[in-house]
Parts: sequence; C-alpha cells; structure tokens
Amino acid sequence: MAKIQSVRGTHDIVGAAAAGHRNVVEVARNCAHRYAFGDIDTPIFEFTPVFARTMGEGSDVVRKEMYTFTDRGGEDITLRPEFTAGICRAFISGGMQQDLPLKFFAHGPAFRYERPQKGRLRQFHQIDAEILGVKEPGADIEIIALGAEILHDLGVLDRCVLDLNTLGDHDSRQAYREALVTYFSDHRDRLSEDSVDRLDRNPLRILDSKDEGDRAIINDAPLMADYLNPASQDFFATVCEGLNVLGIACNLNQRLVRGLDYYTHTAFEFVTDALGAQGAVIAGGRYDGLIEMLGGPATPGIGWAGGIERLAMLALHMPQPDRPIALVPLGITAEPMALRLCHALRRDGFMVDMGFRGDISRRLKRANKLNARAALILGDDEIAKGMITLRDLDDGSQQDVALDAVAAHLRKLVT
RNA sequence: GCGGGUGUAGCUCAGUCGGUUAGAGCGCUAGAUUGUGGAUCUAGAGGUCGGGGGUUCAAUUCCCCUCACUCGCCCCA
Repeated sequence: MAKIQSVRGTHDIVGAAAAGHRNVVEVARNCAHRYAFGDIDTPIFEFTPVFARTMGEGSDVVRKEMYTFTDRGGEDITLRPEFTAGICRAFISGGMQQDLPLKFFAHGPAFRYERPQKGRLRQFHQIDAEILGVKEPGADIEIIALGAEILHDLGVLDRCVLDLNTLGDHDSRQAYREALVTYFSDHRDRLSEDSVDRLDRNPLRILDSKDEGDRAIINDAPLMADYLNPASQDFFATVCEGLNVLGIACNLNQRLVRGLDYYTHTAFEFVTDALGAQGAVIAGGRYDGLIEMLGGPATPGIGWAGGIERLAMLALHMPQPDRPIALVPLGITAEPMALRLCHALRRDGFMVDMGFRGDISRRLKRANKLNARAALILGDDEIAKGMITLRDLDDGSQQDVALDAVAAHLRKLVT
C-alpha cells in the first residue's frame, strides 16, 4: 500500500466516462426542463437528523451505511445518501410553502458506506426529480412520464421495464402490513433466516426476497390489491390510466415495496437485466408523510432518483464529441501571431487546441490524437505570404487562406 | 456484515509444477521523414510481479494477514 490510491468505492471519472456521465446529466436536465422542472442544488451534507429522522434512528441504514462525522464545531453531519430528504429540508427551511406546487430537478454525488459491487459505489451520482405539493395522481403520472422520457432520450428505454405498484394510503398500507405479518408468522418456521429477521424489522421486504424457499411462501401471501380501500384503488387506477394514455408500458408488480412508513400510493422502478444484481436505473415513489416527519407543514410529494453510473453503462452510444481545430505555430516569429489568432478564434466560438511545444510532426501527431478536424499551420513561409496553411486532417488537402478569412473557412468544416 | 474470483509494464493479459537477466500485444519515446498527422518498418524507455509477514539455501510462484478490484448475498433512503 505504498502507492497512494483512491478511497474504496470511489472512482475518477475521466475521458469517455466523463463524457458518458455528462451526457446522462444533460439529457436528463434538458428533458426535465421541457417538463417545466426547475433546478435545485442542495448541499452535499446536512445535519444528520435530516436523513436519520426519516429512516429511523436505529435502522441499519442509519447506523452503518451513512457517512456520518462530527465536524470541528461539534456538529453531527452526514454526507447526503440521497436527494429527497435534502430537497424537502430546503423546502421547509426556505419557506417555499407559498410557492407550491414545486417541481425540482437535481443531480450530483451521493454517498453510502456499502460494500462496492457492480453499479454500486460509495460515492456515486444521481439525477433526481421531485414534485412537491400535489396530492393528485397527475403528479405520479408526470414524474413517471419524465423518467420514461429521459430513458427514451438516452436510447435505453427499450432495455428497461417499468415495474409499478401501489402501497395505498396510510390506512390501506397498515392493514396490509398486519395481514402480511399474520401470514408470514404462520409460516415462520419455513422462512429463511433473513426473512425471519425481516418479519420483525421490515415485513414488506420479505416480498422481494431472493431465497427459493421464501418464494414459494410468498406466492400464496396476501396481495396488496386486496387491502386497498376504495380511495386508494381509485388513485391507482387513475395513475395506470394516465400511463396508458401516454403509451407507457408497465408491469404491475405486487412485490415491489418500500420499507418506510412515509411512503404511500405509487411505487415504481425502471429496471434492466443488463447490469447484474443492481438492476434499478430509476426508482421512486410517493412520500406524502415525509415533509411532515421532517417538521414541515403536511405536504405531499413524489419523486425518483436515477443512478448516473448505471444509466451511463446502459447508454452505450453517445453523441460524437465536438472536434477541435489544431493551431500549429512554427518558429518564434509565429508564436505571438498564433497566440493572438488562437484567442480570436476561441472568442469566435471555435474549439482550438494549440500545443505548447514540439516541431510540426509532433504537433500534427497530437492534433490527430485529439481527433482535430483541421490544422492551421503558421510558419515563416506563411508569414512571408501573409497567409496561413489550412490542412484538412480528414482528407489531407491543404490550402493557403488569408488570416482574416480563417474563421469563414473553419465554419464550413466544423458545422 | 457474509461468501466466491482476481491483483504481473501506462492499458489488456501470458508465464514461473519455487532456481541466474519476468514476456507479448496495444500505448509511449526516438529514428526512417531536419515544414506535415493517420499506415509501415527499426530501435528504445518503462516492472520493488498490490503491500506486510512466514516457510525455504532461494518466493513473483507455497502459507498467513492486509489493501484494492470484481461477482453474488445482506441492505437499499
């Protein structure tokens, strides 16, 4: 370990990975803006209770999976493990109640102290969308539609399936939970060790157990649909109808659950089988109880988060990066002239790279490596003529161009 | 937190049933081409064989520990 290395579960995002990353963010943001979502950027750390209160102080997640530390002032701080809680805190502390409804788009890093595996890092990156203050199912429809549209724009929608479920309102959910506990308690002796554990801690999670033996028991478990009160049924029906109107295919998955009490009604995940065990690329749901739990005015909310790394892995095809122009000065007379021209072209909007050293051969090699569209060569010969050599690096043709006509010529090459 | 796999050049990987100077391809540098990139040819640089400890006359190779990556479980806000 003599060599210095990055912290476990962190990655440097460079080159093609950086381009893929940025592509996901830009596509998502463009899309969100078309849906009239505004940008929000909250701090990447918050007072620990912002996250801990909503999760339950004693939960595994809070105790073992957050980056929590005491800062120099003695404050209990946590790096954000997700976006929703911070955005809700911003909503509360910014006094935005009077601006409801609000639609937010955010992106950036998040942190979880977990064992890294494919599609799961300790510092990872998310895109995030939230709608606050809308109790109607229209918000559910819009937030899901936005997710689907982003996947479409990234060219990955056809490799994803939308899993959809409802947890019903608070009462429905409670009734179902009790029914599940009763049912699974009767089969306690046949459940896997993990699921026996879940029975006390988080019974809904038994439903997505991967254990073979559990599966058989789960097949005969009570279904959420049978415990929905009429209002919850209507709500969900409206959501499904809206998706149908928009032509968004979905798979009703009664095993799709959320563990925490503030979740109500719609839960959804866009999943893929192309990424191994971490298959959810965009996941979210309605959290009507969350803001109140954080000490704010009772305000409904719904949102989702999407993993940028996972989306970038899926979105293999990327828009071709812009190609630069290489400026090649030869000799000390040319240097200051080239410097001036370089500046002028850049101000004019061209992407220009001028090497810092080397002869013409070396500089053209670099131009080639940068995938430059053309090279501008300025040496004594050109200076004597009052021209500059414009070399097309795709076909190798060259022509002399007057200095004041360079921009016009380049514009034809770089569309 | 639990289990499997893997760590050898900048990258992708061979290899050593323990034995002098550890290999390839790609990449890099230089030259063929002193004002012309890509292709080709030639030469060169680049490795404490992830780190620490143990066994041994001798360890990159065997053993233990550790770190990291990777696949799955757990968890999933």
